[in-house]
Amino acid sequence: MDKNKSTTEERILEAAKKVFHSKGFDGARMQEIANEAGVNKSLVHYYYRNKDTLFNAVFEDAFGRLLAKLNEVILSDNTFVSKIELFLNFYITFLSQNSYLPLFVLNGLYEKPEQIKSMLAKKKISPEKLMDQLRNQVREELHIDIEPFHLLINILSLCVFPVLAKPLIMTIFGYSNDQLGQFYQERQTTVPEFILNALKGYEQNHSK
Amino acid sequence: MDKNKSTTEERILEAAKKVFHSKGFDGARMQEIANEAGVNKSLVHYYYRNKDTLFNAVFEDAFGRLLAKLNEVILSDNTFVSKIELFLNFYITFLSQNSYLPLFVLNGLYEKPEQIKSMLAKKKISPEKLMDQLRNQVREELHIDIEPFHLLINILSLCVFPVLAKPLIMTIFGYSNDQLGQFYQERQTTVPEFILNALKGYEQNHSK
DNA sequence: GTCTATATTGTGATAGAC
DNA sequence: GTCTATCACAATATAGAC
Repeated sequence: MDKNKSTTEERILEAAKKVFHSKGFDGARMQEIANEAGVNKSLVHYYYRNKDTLFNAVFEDAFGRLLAKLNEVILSDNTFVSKIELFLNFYITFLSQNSYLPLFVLNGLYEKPEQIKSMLAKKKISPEKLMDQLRNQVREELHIDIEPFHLLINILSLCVFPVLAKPLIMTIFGYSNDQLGQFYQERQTTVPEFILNALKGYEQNHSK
Repeated sequence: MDKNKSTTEERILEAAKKVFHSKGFDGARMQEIANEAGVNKSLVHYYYRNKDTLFNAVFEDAFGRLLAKLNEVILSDNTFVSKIELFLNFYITFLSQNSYLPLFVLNGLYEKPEQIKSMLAKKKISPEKLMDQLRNQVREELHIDIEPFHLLINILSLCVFPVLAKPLIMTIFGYSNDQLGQFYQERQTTVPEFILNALKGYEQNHSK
């Protein structure tokens, strides 16, 4: 499909993304990837020596995107609340399209924890720097001294989990696609408010 | 292993849990399950006709446990904060042991969304009832009128995601097993506080 | 109920012509 | 670079003896 667009190597990688994202490493078939790319199966081996190599390329692309976005947003010069909104917006719009991606990455992190370190180095991302930035910003804007790690995990939880749990939400609560979209839309305002209120309450309890 | 304890059928199911939980449906091998149970491979087929049937039994067990716990906690007669603490405690202690379980269930929900409805019926769980209970309790204890669905998802997010993201936390932030344990321990107090503060702030913004 | 043997199909990977 | 043909093995599943 789209045999003319871009190089063969690129088309194979795109096809591999599609298949690996939805089926995982064990569920994916080299034949299916070849079909999806519209090329012969041997060509997949020609460009990417074996299944492992191809999978690693796909995983690095996916994990790299998410890492880069997190890094970019936190290090930008927006306000604290704007950053949460930006991150939410990214997750809700981008990942609603690529809805298999977060679960794919999570699975990959369990299977290939070694790759995490090398990705951080390759993308020049420093977790410590992110935490410092978060701590300083909360101190300056909200005048609160917090442990940034819990806050970061809380933000990630509130942004990522509802996307991960999409099938749960749809089935248990009987949501249609439209209702789910509206729910995600509502979260664009409720989540920043939720986090900000939690922080302000923290201030009142600990500041005296 | 433990060839004497319990029936053969039970030992096969236990072995299947162990293998499916960590490797998923596609990654699991019937041979490995047989080895783990200490029985001949044919016996696995004798008791559970095929791989699908065996997987469904394992998935229903896992998903059923999580659903039952959520239902039990929310419908209990504890205070709102106690319920959050109970749920956190369950996730942190139980799932730190069975650390593959939440991701296993999440994957299963993507692959077999049909099973969700039948599990709810079988366990006699009503999502609507849970929501009503949550709404009423927050109104009575905190005097706040909220949309319970967002709150429920927020609670689930803050409890479940940090367990799911275990490898991410350990690798990115270089946590040891001990440090991770301490982090989870801290969340037993920080998360209920976080949620309560968020709700109180909501009250101040919307109650006038 | 439990075992051995085997049928059957699927799958990653390579050799070699063009 | 791209194709055909094929190897080598792995995996689910079943038949049938005991």
